[in-house]
Amino acid sequence: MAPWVLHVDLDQFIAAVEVLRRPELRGRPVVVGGNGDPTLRSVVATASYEARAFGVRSGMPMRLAARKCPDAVFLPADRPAYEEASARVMEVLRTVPVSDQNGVDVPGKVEILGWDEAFVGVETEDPAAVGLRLQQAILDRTQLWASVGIGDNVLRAKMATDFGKPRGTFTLTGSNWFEVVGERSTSALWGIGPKTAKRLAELGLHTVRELADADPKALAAQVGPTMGPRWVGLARGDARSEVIDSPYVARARSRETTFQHDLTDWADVYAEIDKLARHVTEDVIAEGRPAVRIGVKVRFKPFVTVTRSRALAAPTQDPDVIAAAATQVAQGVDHERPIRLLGVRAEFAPDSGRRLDPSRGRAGFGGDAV
DNA sequence: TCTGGGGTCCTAGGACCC
DNA sequence: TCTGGGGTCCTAGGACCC
Repeated sequence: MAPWVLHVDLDQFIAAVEVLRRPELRGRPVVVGGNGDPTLRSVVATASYEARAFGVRSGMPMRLAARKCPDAVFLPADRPAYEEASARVMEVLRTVPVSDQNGVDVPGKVEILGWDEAFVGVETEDPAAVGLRLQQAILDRTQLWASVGIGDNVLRAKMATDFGKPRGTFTLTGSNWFEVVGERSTSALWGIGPKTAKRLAELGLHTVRELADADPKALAAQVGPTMGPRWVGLARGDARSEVIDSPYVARARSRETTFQHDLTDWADVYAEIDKLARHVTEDVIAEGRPAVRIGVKVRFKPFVTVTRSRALAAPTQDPDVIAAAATQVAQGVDHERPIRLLGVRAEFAPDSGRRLDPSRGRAGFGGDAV
C-alpha cells in the first residue's frame, strides 16, 4: 500500500453553513462578515459563489462588498455555528474507514488546518476512490460539499485542492507538478504571498519553474540562509508526506478589537486594555498553561500598527497580574494619535505544551480560498 | 472603499556574557 | 588603549495563512 495525503477543503464553508439553516438563501449572493451590517468597520469572512460573481472576496471591507453587490444578503458571523459544523466534518474524517492495513479498512490520520480544511493521511492503492468516498461521506452526514486534493505530500495535496474546486478532486504529484504549476506565478505556492513573489520577481524569478531551477545557495545569499533554500524547495514541490495528528498546542492566545470610532481618550484605552487582558486570561486558563509574556498591539489612525511586549517576572494565570502587565506595556506607546484597534496577547513558554484538547482549532475564522 | 480577528514563523538589532 | 569574536536572549516588525 502506498502512502497518500488527501487535503479535504469545504466549499464556501461559512456561506454553506448559513444556507443550510436558511434554505431560502440558496442561489442568492450571501456575504458573511462582522455583525452583518455592511456600513460598519468590518471585512468579508466568506462570500457565496453567487456573491463572488459580483467581485466580492474574503478580506474585502464590507462597505466595498455592499457597493459591488447591493442585493446580497449580509449576515453576521456566527462562530459557534461554524465550530459545530466543523467538528461534525472532522468527526467524519476521523471515523470513515479509508486506509487499507493488511486487508482491513481503518480511518486515516487527520491533521486539522482550520475550520474548513484538514489533511488525511491514508495507505491505499486508489487515492482517488478514497477522496470520493470522503467527499460523499461528508455530504451524506453534514450536507456540506468538499473538494479533495490528492498528493504525494502535504504541499501538493493542499495545492491540488484549488484545481478540484468546487465539488471535485485533483491529483498533484511529482510526475505532473511542473506540467500543472510550472508556468504559474510563484505566488501560487502555499507560503509565498504577494510581497515575496514581488521580491523574487525582482531577482528574475517569476514562475514556479524559474524558482525551482534557482540555485538554493545563491538565493540564500540574497534572501537569507533559511528562506532561500525553503522557497526553492517549495517550488520543487518538496514537503513532508506524513500527516501529523498529534493535538495542536497553542504558542499564544490573543484578543483584539477594532473600534467603530477611534479612541482618543486614554481612560477609554486603558479600560479596553483591561477588558481584553481579562478575556485573554480566560483563554490562558482554558489552555491549562501559564502565560510567560504579555504583548499589546495598537493600530493608530491611518492603519499604522505597533506592538510592544514584556516578559513576565513569573509565569501566571492571574487576571490581575496579566491586566497590570498589559497596562504597563500599553503605557509605552504614543498617547497622541487616535487609536482604531487594541489587542492583548499572552504567550506560553515554548515546549510547555502537553496533552491538550484536540478540538481547539488552529486558525480563527477567516477567508476561505475559493 | 479604507482595510476583522486569530494564529504561526522568521529576521534583525541590541544587550549581555564569556 | 578604542580594541575581537561567538553565543544567546529579548524585543519589534514583517510576511503569510485561515
